Amino acid sequence: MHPYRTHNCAELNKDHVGETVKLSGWVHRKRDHGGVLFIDLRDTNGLTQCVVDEGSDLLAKIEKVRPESVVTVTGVVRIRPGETQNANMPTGDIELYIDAVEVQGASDVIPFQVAEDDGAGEEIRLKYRYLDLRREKMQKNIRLRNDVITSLRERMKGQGFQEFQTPILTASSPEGARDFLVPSRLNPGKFYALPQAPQQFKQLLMMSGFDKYFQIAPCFRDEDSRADRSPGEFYQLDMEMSFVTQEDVFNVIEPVMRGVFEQFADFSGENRTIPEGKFPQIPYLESMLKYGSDKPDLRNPLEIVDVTSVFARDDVEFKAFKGTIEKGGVVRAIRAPAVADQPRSFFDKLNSWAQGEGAPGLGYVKFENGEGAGPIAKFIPTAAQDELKNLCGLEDGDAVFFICNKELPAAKFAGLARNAICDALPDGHVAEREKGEFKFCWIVDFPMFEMNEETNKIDFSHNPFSMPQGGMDALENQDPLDILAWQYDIVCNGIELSSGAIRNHKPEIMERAFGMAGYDKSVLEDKFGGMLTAMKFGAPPHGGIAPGVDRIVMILADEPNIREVIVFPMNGNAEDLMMKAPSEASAEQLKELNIKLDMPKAKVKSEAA
RNA sequence: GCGGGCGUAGCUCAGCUGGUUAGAGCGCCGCCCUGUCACGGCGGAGGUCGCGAGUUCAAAUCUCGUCGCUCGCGCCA
Repeated sequence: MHPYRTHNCAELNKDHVGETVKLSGWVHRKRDHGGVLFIDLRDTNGLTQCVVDEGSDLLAKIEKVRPESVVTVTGVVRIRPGETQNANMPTGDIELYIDAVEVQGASDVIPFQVAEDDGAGEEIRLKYRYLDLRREKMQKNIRLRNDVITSLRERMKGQGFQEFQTPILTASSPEGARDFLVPSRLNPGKFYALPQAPQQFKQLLMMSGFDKYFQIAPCFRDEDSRADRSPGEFYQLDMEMSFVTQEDVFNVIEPVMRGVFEQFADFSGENRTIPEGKFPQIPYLESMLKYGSDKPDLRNPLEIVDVTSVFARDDVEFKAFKGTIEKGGVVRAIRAPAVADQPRSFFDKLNSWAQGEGAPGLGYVKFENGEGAGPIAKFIPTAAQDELKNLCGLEDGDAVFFICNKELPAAKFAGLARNAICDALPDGHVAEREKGEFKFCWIVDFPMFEMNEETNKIDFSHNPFSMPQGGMDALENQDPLDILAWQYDIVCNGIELSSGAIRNHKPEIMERAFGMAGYDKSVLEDKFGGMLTAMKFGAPPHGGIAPGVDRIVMILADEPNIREVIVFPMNGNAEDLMMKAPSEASAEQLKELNIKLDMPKAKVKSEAA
């Protein structure tokens, strides 16, 4: 017989009754009745109840084994007595009567419970991550991650893509984030950068003639964390393809995303769906206007409308808005259907929410019996109210909220208000955020350049390697701020999964674009010389995208925090307290690397923990 | 870097406007229990109330500082 097991903890059933078997696993729960003792033995597959009673001299020994110890038990499978079978357990018809037990790894008293969710906080869960990972929920989440990655790979390979690994020790890439640097021992004073993305490598692969590339690629960015952004490192489904238009990239990625989301749609317990048909494509400017964001949550049915013209009318005397309009500001409106009968507190709460966000308030008009009502209705005469109704599609019983500011802050704040209003609606309301849906969209037509407010100069608004729409002709003949790029984002339920682009594969257009953004040719040569040279030896038109794997898994698992789907995540300060990373380097290591530390005195963290 | 929230037993938390032996549930330890499956019953141990200073006759409670965790802003296209 095998030294550890003949079966796993999920596979024994009535068919095995009478067989002598061996199981290994963790002591999940112990139920000690004095004369009879039950152990639920757990491995990654499931649970099996094991029993010992007074008829055995093992009883005293097993009583002393603490939960989470690893044991090997040998015994005969027997049917559970009639009433005691457990229909909730896959192995609930049978039990193993223990004839022999070996403790493979005893457990100390555990710092938090594994067999149940005792609400233990993140700090302690991460410190003892291996215990946390034994818990059912984490086992499921991490297995989901495996399944999603497998699914993504198969779907990409099914479309003819090949997976290649690109370097981890490399040079700075143009993603715009802070780099992680690694000192080079063989090249004193020089540093590698960890890739923020395999951007240049995948483009070089296209220039190398490999048509369709993908990779589950680790990416490194030294930026602060968020709930949906793990510090330091994350994974992308990085892909690139040659001889393609933007539409071709969409046609590859949409079935991958739809496929993987449909495959795991019921993971969280509710059966979620994706609307039929192609993902909607929303131009960037339209998205900023209608949703106040370039990553709109389309489950929220509320939309934003520009109503500057109403408040600019001579017969409207709302001075607070008029002053802002005269300075070039805009007024944005959000129609909230069927809320006129909401209590005063509904509007007051939204108003104080707005004030909490730093706005003067959230003005509104509600329409009942054909008449406008509310604090600012009196400033808007009937004719102007009619224009407002037309613009916003207002009906009796609706209310409309107003945001007035300069264009960009007005758009962004309207976007926040759009969500705040939706969330404030009572359950079951017609405009409630849809549940059980994955609503995807593409945001397209990003501007190529933007005005840097601080320097008042033109800068790239996104990836400088994107192809401008209209190519060289556009760069030469259009107002730079009007030039659009073949640049796109994919968004699901208000979460940005990825950006992508059709790349600029023509060196002369690249030089021109960088020149317009104020970069001298020498900068381009210096930072991206390798790729620029490669472009001069026959570069195919190409483009790609790189959806975030962690975020996909997070949405599918319905977790609010990305650390719940990462095996060994760092904490918010980019520390791994279990591995004690980062840690100080020894004097020998530093000397070998020709590095001397120059620490700011006040900021040295004390070693006492 | 900035702002909000939190910090009390191994874990999760209660402790109102300051008041004398700081509580609960789970866990842990001991005893009892032959059919449980979140087993049950009885008993027990366990706390410099994050740390430091201040106010006060008196501080878990109020004030200031500091450290840690977390969420958000900046940043990350």
